[in-house]
Amino acid sequence: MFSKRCEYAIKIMTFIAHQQKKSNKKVDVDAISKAIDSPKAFTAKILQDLVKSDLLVSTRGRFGGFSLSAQIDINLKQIIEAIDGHKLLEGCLLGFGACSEKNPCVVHHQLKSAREILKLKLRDTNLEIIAKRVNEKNAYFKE
Amino acid sequence: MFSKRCEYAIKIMTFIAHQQKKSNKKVDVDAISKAIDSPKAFTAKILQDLVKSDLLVSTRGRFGGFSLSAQIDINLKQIIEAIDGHKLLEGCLLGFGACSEKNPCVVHHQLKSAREILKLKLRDTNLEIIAKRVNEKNAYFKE
DNA sequence: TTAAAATAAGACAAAATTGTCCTGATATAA
DNA sequence: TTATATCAGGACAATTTTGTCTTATTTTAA
Ligand code: FES
Ligand code: FES
Repeated sequence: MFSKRCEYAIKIMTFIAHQQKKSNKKVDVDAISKAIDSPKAFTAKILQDLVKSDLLVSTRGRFGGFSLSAQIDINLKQIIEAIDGHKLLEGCLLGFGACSEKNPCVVHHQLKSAREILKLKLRDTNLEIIAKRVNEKNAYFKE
Repeated sequence: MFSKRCEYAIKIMTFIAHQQKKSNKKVDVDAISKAIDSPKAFTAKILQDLVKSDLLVSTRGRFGGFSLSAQIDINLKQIIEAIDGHKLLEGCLLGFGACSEKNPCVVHHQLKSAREILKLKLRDTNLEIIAKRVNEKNAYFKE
């Protein structure tokens, strides 16, 4: 469903949200990649993308790190689109140039509503909700 | 969402269903790859997988080709699982070894219902439904 | 001022996915 | 029997995605 980069991005964002709720300190790459069990250098690349998309703010130098740009009020849809673009949620599921009512692919009408619901769920899930689940030990960053 | 192979597989199956509804003749790779606009040799590979999964029956030699194994009563979920396996519909969305209630990833509870609905839609959509749409010029194999 | 701790960025490498080509096997019609 | 049209399958190639390494830059504390 999601690319590996997108999977990591979601974990990154939720982990930072969770950390900031506890201490409000910046979080560095090393702590992130350990917490979510991801390759460090690759994680750093994804962090750069999240900064470019304005979902994160980075601070260089000693005691630097990453923090949320809009404290907690960022949803999963924003994260997914920042990393994987609009293909998953707006593009044609069978690879047509564009998803359209005028030239629908063979699954268009059948899967339209399911994708709408997925989109709604993604939009309705912000970092606050997930950070809460993590605090309640009802969701985890790694196995 | 789906792999390229899976995208082609869906088009392949729906095209064969559509052709058989019209003429009940076997369909060959060349006709398929032209109709769905896919690379011929790659399409042949996917056809072999669909035969191995018992969704299609192949006939070698002159006037050979492919036909549905269970006339029309094959659904999208079967096709997707034949090609992409159980990862998309049953695996963890964030790459954990398994999707589980006991060790849920950070999106597990949030996206569970959306995925259930997707699964239902896929199971409820069989080739008959799509072939009908195609006949009514309400769905297409290529742009 | 210097050392240390952090991000930024580009080049490179490995792995997975997608796609091609060639040869062999099989069935049918003439 | 032979030519032809078809699927089967393996080796290979190209592309994309994932992941690594190295060096530069920035910031702060001592
Ligand atoms: S999903 Fe294919 S055209 Fe809309
Ligand atoms: S989707 Fe990740 S554990 Fe269920």
